[in-house]
Amino acid sequence: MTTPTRTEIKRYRPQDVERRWREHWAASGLYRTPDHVPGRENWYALTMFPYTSGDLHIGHWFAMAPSDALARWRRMRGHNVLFPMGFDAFGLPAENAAIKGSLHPYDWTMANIERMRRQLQSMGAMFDWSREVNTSAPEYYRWTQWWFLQLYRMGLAYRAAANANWCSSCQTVLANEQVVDGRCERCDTVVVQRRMEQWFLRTTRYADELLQHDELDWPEHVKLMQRNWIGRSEGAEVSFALEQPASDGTTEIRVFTTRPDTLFGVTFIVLAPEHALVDALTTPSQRAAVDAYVEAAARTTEIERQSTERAKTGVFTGVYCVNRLNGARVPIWIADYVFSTYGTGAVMAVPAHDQRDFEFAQQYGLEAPVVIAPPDYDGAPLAAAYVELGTLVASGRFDGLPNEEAKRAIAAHLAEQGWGGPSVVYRLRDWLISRQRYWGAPIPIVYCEACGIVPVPEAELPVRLPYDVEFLPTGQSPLALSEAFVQVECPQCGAAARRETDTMDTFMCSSWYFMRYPDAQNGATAVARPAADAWLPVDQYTGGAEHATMHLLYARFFYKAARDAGLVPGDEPFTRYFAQGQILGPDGRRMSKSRGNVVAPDGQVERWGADVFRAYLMFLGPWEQGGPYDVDGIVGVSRWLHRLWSVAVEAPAFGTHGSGDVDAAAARELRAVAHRTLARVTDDLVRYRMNTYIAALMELTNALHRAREAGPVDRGAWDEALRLATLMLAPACPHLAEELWERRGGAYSVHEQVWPEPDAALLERATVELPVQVNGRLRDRVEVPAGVAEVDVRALVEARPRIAEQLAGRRVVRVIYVPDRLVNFVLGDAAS
RNA sequence: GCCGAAGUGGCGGAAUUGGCAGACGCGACGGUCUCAAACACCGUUGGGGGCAACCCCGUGCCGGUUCGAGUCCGGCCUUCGGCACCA
Repeated sequence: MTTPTRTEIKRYRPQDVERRWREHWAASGLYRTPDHVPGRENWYALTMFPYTSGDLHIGHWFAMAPSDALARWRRMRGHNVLFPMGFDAFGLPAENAAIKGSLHPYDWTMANIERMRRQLQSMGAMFDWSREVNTSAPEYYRWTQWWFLQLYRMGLAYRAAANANWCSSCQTVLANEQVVDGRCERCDTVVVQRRMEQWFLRTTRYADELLQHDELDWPEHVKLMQRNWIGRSEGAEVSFALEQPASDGTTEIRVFTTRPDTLFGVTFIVLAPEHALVDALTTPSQRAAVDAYVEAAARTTEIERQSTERAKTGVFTGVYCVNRLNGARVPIWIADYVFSTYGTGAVMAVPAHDQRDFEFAQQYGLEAPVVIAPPDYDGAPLAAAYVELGTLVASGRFDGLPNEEAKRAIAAHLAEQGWGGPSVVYRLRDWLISRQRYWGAPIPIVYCEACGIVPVPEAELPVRLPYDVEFLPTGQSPLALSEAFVQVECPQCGAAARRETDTMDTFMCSSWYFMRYPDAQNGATAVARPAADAWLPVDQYTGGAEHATMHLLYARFFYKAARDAGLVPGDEPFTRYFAQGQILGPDGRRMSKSRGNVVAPDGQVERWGADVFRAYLMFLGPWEQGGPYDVDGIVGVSRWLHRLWSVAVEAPAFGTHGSGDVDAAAARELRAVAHRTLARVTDDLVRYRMNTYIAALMELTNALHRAREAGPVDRGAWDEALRLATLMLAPACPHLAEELWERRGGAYSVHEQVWPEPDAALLERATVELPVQVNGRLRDRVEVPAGVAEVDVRALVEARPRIAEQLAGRRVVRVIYVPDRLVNFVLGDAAS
């Protein structure tokens, strides 16, 4: 195929322009980002890397193209901008594809990466491909394993037996964050609980710090989601003395409550069926009932268990404890409305002041004494729990205290007596990272009969994934079936030992990838401190808010651990974060193959060109909002760029200075339009308003077009306006801007030019069109000098026939004059 | 149930601090070029009334504040998102 030389191109042919410049950019290394450039500050712009599922989705374009525009704009503003790209390449889909037949996960993934890299390159983004990462490459996962070992050493990784969320379809356990409404986030299968030995990361250690968002320039709703997810509750821990020690010697039950003020209203204690003491407490006469209940609870799915509609059930253990505050004898029950994983797994029940306890008490005929008096309380039994504010009654020495005050007073009293005290608990659970699957980074641990849990020495990393394994969904990792993988010498004593066969959750890989880009090629460490100091933390992160309580939380946890290990600067990984919306199918529903509403980016690029497609995605609407992809609308953007091409390439008739055929005012106005656009656009980019950025450029193009059609144009003004238009276009449509820049004699590359400053003098308007209102209704418009005084405006306006007619015979009560904005005559009744 | 965000033409959307509602674009309608067409070009386009100049109505609903409300306040309705037997 022959490429036409550029003088032959009369018409805008995006495909030719784009191919030519992509090749040129690559050849000239325009997007290579050194760690330091004298005189330029570093700026780390990052958009979430894609999962290697096979094809670049339109959603990827929607996320990445505007991010690229912003990165380019930062570059023009004088920063040395790092804008890297890579692949999130481990994970279940690769393995599921292998199980279905055909390809090995490695081959499947590598083929996808090849395809997606090509698709990404068609975007014309300023990615520095020399820093590409692939999380499934040994050169990368070696360091994921290394991170695991650092966390282990810091006491942030531990192994424990626990009830884990098991997806029978994916044949693996899932983290809490990956269970949505009791179902597997990935395949919608109902999750069941399985008790297993698993590896956890101690995210809860940083719970309080993770709640600290004050320094972060993030969307409020994302911060809120994280706050809700972490779920900090303040209250008190209270110890209840067992009447008789349990069979294991335990003498107390500890509960967590947010309502220590209701402690005098406790009429029973409830343990979760899974509570460690249940077995040791239960009396022989209640044993059969309790065992049956515990067993039934174990069979209940989380969905059933968490349903609030279900009637409350429970069983008495046969045992009592004592409320130390008032000596009351309190029966201990078990019930599945109490969760073993929250607080102490036991609650003190106050039926009068907690709706759940109230329902339970009604069910089993338990007392509900009122200890916080509702207003005008007559002593009659309550119809529902009273949970509002009130004053304490029947609470001994605390009677008469407002209940909020009583919370503190009783908690303090408990602490004094050694019966408990103030306490804080979190909804957040530690992060379960074990996966019983093949396509992930092996957990670098060896189990030795003699030495126990032994970390693999760093020098022996990576623990490589063997290629030849059986992909049978057996419920244990395929690695367990590979004797060659499992059998190993203990690194400590040399005896025969076994490797851990589970792999890590892929969110491990993505929790630190942004730390790798600064030092992507380093074979000696994950990220060297100088590289980390050069780039971290990320200045601008963009990506979907669906990651609010997963990736974005995990990455923050990781970064804090990295900080504590002295590896990275600062406390937070992402200084600024912007959450773009989700792009939907033309029918307004989520794009999916099964719905048949998928719009392939490749097709759009082929038909319209990458620049048109990029600009259209930005133009669609507010970036944070997303919305349906309207296949027909893109033609408007295409028309715009063709028109801009025409305006830039086909010069107008130029007038000569002083000959009178060029109007000085028109020349000034053309320049002013360009500078006003520049001011608007700069503000739009600061505020991520990509849609109005594009709209402003369209308006400028229309103004240029009108000026050209209107007759002779001042050459200086024309050139200046067009120069600004090209520079402003560069972030959004990098190929076309480069082409127009070159055609108009600009030095390579437009992307290395400085973003211009608007000329303040041109932003001032000599005259303004002032709306004239009478009683708040628009009646006229009048052209006045900017900033003109009120008296002059009045004189001018009152002389206008339309206004004079309105004012005739009526009294002007007031005149509101907002300079350059509006004038409003407020009339009273008819004047005499 | 609790928390959060959003409701503007046929459609996507725009509108500093309260100050010309509907920028920009799609679609539609009319026209030009063309044998024909559009990924071309020009024009019209919130609704209603009027020959016209113009007038009235209009930003989810009801009320309020104000000279003036898409924007502020109170009360609802709808949609979307998060959390939810979390003590």
